[in-house]
Amino acid sequence: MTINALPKTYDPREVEPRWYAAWLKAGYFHANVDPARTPYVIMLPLPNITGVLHIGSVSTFTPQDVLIRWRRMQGYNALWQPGTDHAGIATQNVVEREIAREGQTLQQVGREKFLERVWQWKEYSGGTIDRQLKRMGYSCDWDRYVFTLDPEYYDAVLEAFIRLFGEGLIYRGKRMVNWCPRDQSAISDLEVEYEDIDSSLWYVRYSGAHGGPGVVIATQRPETILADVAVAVHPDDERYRALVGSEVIVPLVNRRVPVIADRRVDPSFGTGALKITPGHDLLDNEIGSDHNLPVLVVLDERGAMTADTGEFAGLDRFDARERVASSIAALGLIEKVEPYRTSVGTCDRCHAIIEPYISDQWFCDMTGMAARAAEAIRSGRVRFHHERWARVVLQFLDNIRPWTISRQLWWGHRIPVWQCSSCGERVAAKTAPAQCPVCGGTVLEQDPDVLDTWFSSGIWPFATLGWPRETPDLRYFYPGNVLATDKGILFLWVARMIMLGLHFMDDVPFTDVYVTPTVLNLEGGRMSRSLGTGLDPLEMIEDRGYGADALRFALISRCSQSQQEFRFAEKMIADVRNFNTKIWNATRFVLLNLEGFDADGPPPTATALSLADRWIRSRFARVSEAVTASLGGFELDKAARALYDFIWNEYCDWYLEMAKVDLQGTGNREQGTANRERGTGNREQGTAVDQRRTTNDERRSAVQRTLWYVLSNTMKLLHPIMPFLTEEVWQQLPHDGDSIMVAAWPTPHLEWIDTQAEADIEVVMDAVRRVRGQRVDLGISPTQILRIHLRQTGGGIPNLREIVKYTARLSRSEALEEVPVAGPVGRRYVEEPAAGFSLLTEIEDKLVPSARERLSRELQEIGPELGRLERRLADQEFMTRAPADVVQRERARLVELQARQRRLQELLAALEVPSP
RNA sequence: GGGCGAGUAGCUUAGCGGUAGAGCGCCUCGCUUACACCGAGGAGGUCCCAGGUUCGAAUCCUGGCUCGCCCACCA
Repeated sequence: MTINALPKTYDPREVEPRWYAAWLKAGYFHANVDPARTPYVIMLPLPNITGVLHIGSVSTFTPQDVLIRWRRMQGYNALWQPGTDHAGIATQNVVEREIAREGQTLQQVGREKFLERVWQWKEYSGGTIDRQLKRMGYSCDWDRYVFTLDPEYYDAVLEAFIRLFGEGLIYRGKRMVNWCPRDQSAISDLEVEYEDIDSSLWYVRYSGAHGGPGVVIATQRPETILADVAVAVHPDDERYRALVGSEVIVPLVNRRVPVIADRRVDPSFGTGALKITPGHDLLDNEIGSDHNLPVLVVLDERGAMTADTGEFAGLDRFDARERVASSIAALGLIEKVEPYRTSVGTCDRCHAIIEPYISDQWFCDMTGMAARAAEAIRSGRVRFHHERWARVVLQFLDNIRPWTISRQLWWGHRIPVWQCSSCGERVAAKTAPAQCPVCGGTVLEQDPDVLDTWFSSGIWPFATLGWPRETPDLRYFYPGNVLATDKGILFLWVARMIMLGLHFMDDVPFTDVYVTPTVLNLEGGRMSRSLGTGLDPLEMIEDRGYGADALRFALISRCSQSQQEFRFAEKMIADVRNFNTKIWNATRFVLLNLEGFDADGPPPTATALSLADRWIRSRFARVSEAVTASLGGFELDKAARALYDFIWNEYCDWYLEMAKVDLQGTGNREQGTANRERGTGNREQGTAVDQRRTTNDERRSAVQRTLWYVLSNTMKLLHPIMPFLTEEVWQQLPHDGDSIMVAAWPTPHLEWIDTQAEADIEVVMDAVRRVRGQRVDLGISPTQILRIHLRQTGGGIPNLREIVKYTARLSRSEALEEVPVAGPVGRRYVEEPAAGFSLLTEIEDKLVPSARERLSRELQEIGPELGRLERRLADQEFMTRAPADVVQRERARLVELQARQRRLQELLAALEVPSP
């Protein structure tokens, strides 16, 4: 092969866009119907067109790309469906603000012109999020890109509405809904976010209509007093029993209202008397309706006092609150005012305080669909990861309420209902009916409202595939496999997709819901762009130069399912950047040593493989199995950690170093000690007995093949998490095929697992660490070659030669002949034990004191552990109740430590003797 | 008011019934021909608290404490 010298440094900013373009060009992201292959489908949680890529979205999207890329390599026909959401309120707000800056109002601009403006805005800035998704390396099928207001998708939304309307599940009604006075639209229950605020509780006296003290009520909302129609008390409340049935006077308006009894009143709150305002409070509305009380309204759609409120007319609700309170105070009817902390509902889009408001809206009855969805979850047809989320969603489904689906906006799917201006009949149809089916009238007006954005995204899993048409795509790709998302939209989106999927497709839209943890900053707070506590993905990738791979890996390695959130900071991305550099340099090393290597040559014979080769192959077999299993179990963080440890600690720190030893031993010119040992083999080559001896070339080639194979296949395992670096590395190495993206996922070679080699290398690592530690303790320069002797302490160790060879090289020492018991006379030694043998380092006289120190310290450290073991093994309870293998292990450990203790004492004693 | 999750080394965390692990940070060495975005060695932990179960608990149970999130029509 040709050896390409790699650049010394890896620059993701150059590499990443280059490979993304190549993949796009090759069409690897695109999935076509192919009955011969099994589909694997993930729906990208559609970002808003108003959006820019946020760390939160990156943390839920990246796991999806990992899964998609992994399955694609496994041979699945992988489809990751992308698209964007028109985001009704959010988008309308953006353009509305723009228009306001120009000094115009919505009404002045008009519906048609306004929508034109929004489309213009969308064309101008809507592509940002897509470019950013591409920069992250996401392998979405861009050819299938869908926008929720695309004509076909629009049609599907209308179809869904019309069918539900036809089934009687969508209906219109005048109800109390959550009203956002700023957006001037209804919103659903799920779009209300509760916030704690500091408020006051006013105690107001309502005098008796026929004299008498009347009753004192407590309220947070004095401005609604003007709409009061009753005062309610609990029927069992002794304090008010006499008052029930009498009338009291509402202050300011001097309206006589009844005192009623109702069980829903909490006698322990405030004074136990509740003012009833059916026009402005949900509970009051229910109580009022049960008691046949009238509904009075004093606040309009903007949250301002209505025209008939006299001196208060036109005041904003919060100003009115103060003004009404002071007017009542002037009458001497305020008993007291208490500070009060309470929670208020706010709009999840604009955070204005929600007003309970009675208006005409469209609702969707979800009870039947929710029951089906709950059944699908309970029966395991939809599984949640972590499973605890299933309970959370079930609780929502089991307590489902009607869904307010109409919005008083212009930007969105206009409700396909037409009302006859003569008879008032409402007809659902995609286009204006020619005449009214009831009265034949020809003037029909379309409903002015649009649908909740979440209504359109609820049909995403099948509407993107061509529904309502019976397309091949729909038949082949539905149902999908995984839906990955943050817990924040479990109800708003996930539950609704399950409900609507079952309803329209008679099947669940996906089988697995993967709930990713939320990213927090180091203080444990939300990452928020506006608060400046966020982390901008693009800034990390480009400006800071870490690259998308580093960001991806950093997020994946922390997205453990055991937690609902995790803390994240730039430093963590920098650490992964270092990991990338490590891989890059390892690749450079491998390439430098691949000269003369033929990737198409025959696999190495068992005897050609060195101990280190067998070890790393064994470790690779384990890691590939572990990574595959982790990905299958949605434990992506475990896969990332396993690869990090394997690459850095095992492949780089140990295997590459040992490969240097093996390569040197097989070099053409020089032959190291290891080779001299083998030299006897060469001499015997001529004899018939030794046909299985391998040549230097064979052994060299085996090392090269191992270096190449393990690196190349580790890159495949890592590719789903870090697509760019792995592609770049893979392309530099000898390879089959055009891209690692479409390379076959490594099947674990379980037959490579070699417990003997693993045990042997453990011995090497332990011995090397001991000698290195000794060097530091004794103050011996790292460059000085130590002379160590070998003392066998156990039975014959099969691979002793190789073990010692690696140990000597990695600890920068020279392994000399075996010594009996305590070594030659006249020399001083520090001894480090290994399994079955020990290493004696020759030291000069001046090092004796520090040698004694090291040995005594170890002797001391052994003490407590020895005591613990002795006590334990003397404990009758432990000996009789603990399982045999535990007892066995403890006993072996005791024997080992006792031997070491004796030996340390001997060595210390020997060091007492002055040298001759 | 319910429910869920978390509290392990300075920081971020793994482990979740048998001798407390990692990365970063810190200290001491070191440019040994892949890598100083590195290598070697090291210090650093009443595993939130109190009970209990067990031969044995960071790990299981009970009760606290502290944080975070979700749900809920207490004016």
